[in-house]
Amino acid sequence: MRLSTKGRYGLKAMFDLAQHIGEGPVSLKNVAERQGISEHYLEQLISGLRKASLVKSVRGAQGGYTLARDASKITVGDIIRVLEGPIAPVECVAEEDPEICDKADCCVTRRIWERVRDSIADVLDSVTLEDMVKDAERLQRDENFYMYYI
Amino acid sequence: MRLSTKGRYGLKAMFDLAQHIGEGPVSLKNVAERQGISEHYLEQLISGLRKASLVKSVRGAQGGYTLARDASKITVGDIIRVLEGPIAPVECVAEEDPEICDKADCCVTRRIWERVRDSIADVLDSVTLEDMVKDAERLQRDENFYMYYI
DNA sequence: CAAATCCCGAGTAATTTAATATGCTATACA
DNA sequence: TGTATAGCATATTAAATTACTCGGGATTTG
Repeated sequence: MRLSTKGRYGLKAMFDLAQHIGEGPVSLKNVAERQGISEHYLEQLISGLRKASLVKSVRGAQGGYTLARDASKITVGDIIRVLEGPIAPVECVAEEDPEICDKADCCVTRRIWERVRDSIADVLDSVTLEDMVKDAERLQRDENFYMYYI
Repeated sequence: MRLSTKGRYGLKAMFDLAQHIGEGPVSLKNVAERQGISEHYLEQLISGLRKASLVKSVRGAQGGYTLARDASKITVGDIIRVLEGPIAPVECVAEEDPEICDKADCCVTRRIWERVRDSIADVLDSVTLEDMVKDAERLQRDENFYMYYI
């Protein structure tokens, strides 16, 4: 039940882009450095995100990536589904094209996996990149507050 | 974000044992046949469940396995944790011994994985083997009802 | 033109998964 | 008492996945 680095790194990268909205395209080099990720590997991940129209790219020197739409319109679920595939603890309850198993109608365990799938999706779909940026800003403020009074 | 066959098979096996309470020990051969699982592989999985005191074994001819306690006292979460390890979409939010990452205090993505972890755990911990058996009985009744009236 | 940067496909080492294989020990029952 | 049954333990393995790396091309800016 682990997320691979694809999902983790990809979300970090998208969060990084969201934090630098309005500064023009952000190069992968910068994202990779700030987030501590291999640049080449990140290239592969962002390629998927571009094809899924979550980011836009600008080629050439001073090029880079920007979010393809407002940070409030991109959820963590959008990103994870691109990088990790449809949310599903087991094949037979995949969000798209679930693999039909012979006991689909009477399989009791299946109903549990459906509930797990839905609860994961609920969380991931309820958080936007904008939420994350605001969260980070608040954390930053709290930390400064804390440091000031100690 | 997929469960391995360990968790899936293991839950099926435990459910099978729960369905045959009161019939004496159930052999792995029977469980494996009914659930369509390799017997040898199942042996490995149930070994973990025995060490975790979720099942009791009876050796020798006519031996087999029984649940170590009442079906109402064994949750899906108990079983999955034994077979798949602590519930955690990423290492740094594992239920036990989370791997400390350097940005633990300010990592924004971490908070999301914590919420995912908790929502998965809530579902898995809320379902007992007894619930599953009752669920299966109800499904069986509904199916008979349906067949009778068509 | 040169440097920066995106873009694309191949290759690869390490790990995990899902078994299989072999051989033992314990017990019931004839 | 012997034999079939069934749990217990360890090793091996083929396939898949993961997490990269590498090399080279296409584009744009200065």
